[in-house]
Amino acid sequence: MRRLPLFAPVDEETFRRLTATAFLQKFPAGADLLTEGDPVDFLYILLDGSIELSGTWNDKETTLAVLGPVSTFILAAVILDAPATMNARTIGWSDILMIPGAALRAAIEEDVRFSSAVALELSGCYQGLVRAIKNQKLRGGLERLANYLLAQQSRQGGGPTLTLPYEKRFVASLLGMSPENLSRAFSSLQDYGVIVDGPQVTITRPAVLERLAKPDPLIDKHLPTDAILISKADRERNLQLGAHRAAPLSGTV
Amino acid sequence: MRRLPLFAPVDEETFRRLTATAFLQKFPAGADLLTEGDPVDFLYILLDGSIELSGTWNDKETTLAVLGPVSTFILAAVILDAPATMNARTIGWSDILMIPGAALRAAIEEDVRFSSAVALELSGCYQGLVRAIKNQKLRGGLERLANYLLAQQSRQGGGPTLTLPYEKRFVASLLGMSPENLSRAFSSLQDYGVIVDGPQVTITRPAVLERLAKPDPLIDKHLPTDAILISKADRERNLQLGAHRAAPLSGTV
DNA sequence: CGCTCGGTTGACCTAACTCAACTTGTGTGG
DNA sequence: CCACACAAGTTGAGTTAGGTCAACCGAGCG
Repeated sequence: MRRLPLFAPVDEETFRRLTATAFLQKFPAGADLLTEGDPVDFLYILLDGSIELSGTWNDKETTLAVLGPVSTFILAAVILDAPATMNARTIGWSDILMIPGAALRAAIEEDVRFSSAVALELSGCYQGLVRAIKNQKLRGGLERLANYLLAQQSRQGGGPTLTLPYEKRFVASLLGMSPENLSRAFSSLQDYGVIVDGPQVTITRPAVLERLAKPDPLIDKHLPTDAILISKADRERNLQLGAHRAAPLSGTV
Repeated sequence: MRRLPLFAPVDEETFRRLTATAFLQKFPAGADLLTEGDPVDFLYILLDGSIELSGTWNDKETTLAVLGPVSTFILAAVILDAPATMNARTIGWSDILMIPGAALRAAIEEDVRFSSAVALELSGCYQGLVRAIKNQKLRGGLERLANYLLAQQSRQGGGPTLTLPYEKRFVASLLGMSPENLSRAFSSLQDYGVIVDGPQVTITRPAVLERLAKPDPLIDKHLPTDAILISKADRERNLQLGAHRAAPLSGTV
């Protein structure tokens, strides 16, 4: 925990106060961590697993981001002590560190080192959102997918073949398209030397794919943690999550 | 300046240091304040006028936000000392306060009161972006316009008739649609009791319009400064801005 | 007087969503 | 061990929101 950039520079004293009330919890896949409009009592830090942030209005839902370890989320809402502006749900089993909001806000007002670390972290989140919006609005679906594949490739060591980190439907959500559309996009990419076999994707002609993708450092910035991307298409959601909702949240310190 | 929430709580000492190197400048309409990828040397604070933030990729441009007074912008980039992720251009004559980035970063590291004010400000910007994305992705053009009109109405005192603060094309950009589309949207709104006469818009049946708009506090939060919205449609931009580019920047202290 | 620019209107086009059918792989109960 | 059920993914056909292009109008201005 001390190794997180958010806490690394912090005073020993405030660190102790923050951790005193913090705890670690494991969540199963599909657990709803919070819902729009809820008061936000904790800052969440995703240590392992992945989580999806979404927004809803008028029975439609859209994915705002999919996070991987290590990421903080809803920092802004905690600082403002405002209701959550998004829903958070685990995608796979996730280890999450939870820090009470009151302690966090107190620490911000007392320790310069902490509050400037928070400012840096927030700035990073902000820039991530901006990148996500640009990715979403300036590129078409094919281009988004191409860039995503290139990003995954470099993150997984640069070899010609990569493994999709989630099920395809989550990738679709992440890229702002319907699963059907993702499927079609993949088959369109055959023309650019992309071969898909289940979750394995191999890029046979990187140069060609890159000419399509036109990656841009201002959009595809080397992601410090994991993809903080935008998107997903409007979709009616029938809230048939009963099974998941009821899933017991096995807690641990 | 002391009355800005960002500086109100700050130490007299750091306030002096910040203002020592700061200056105020007037810009004409259409002035490019900064361009994507530029190093960011100043924090900008818009005191009067309005400015448009946009992003580009592959010769397409999209409006990310339109700000009114009083708003800070590119705070995140200044804090990270990173290249700008968006373009900024004045829409009308604008008074802008500029604070050197180095001084600002120094102040953050030294004065808790300032760095926690920065954290609050950044959180607000972040939430604004999130709202903008939800507005953009979950609502259709008609709904966005309807909500925009209602928001303007309440900001202008609640009377049945309101005045559009910018030319319609900027409103279109702000709402993420082409000017043509905005025009059509306005005429569709006739069915909901909206009468348009140049920049004057009167809402004859608020209840009807509201049933269409379904305003939501999580999206249409009472904006502290001015609209921080998203959008604009992809558009080829032929960079025929010569006239504006060349416009002299009449500087003043 | 005629230019330009913002706005409007109409015809057309395209990306992306929806719905529905079909395939395949995986796990469960008989 | 097999049959069935279910979920993910794919494929195809139809729909739609929204953008593009082009023509047109009216106001301001040299």
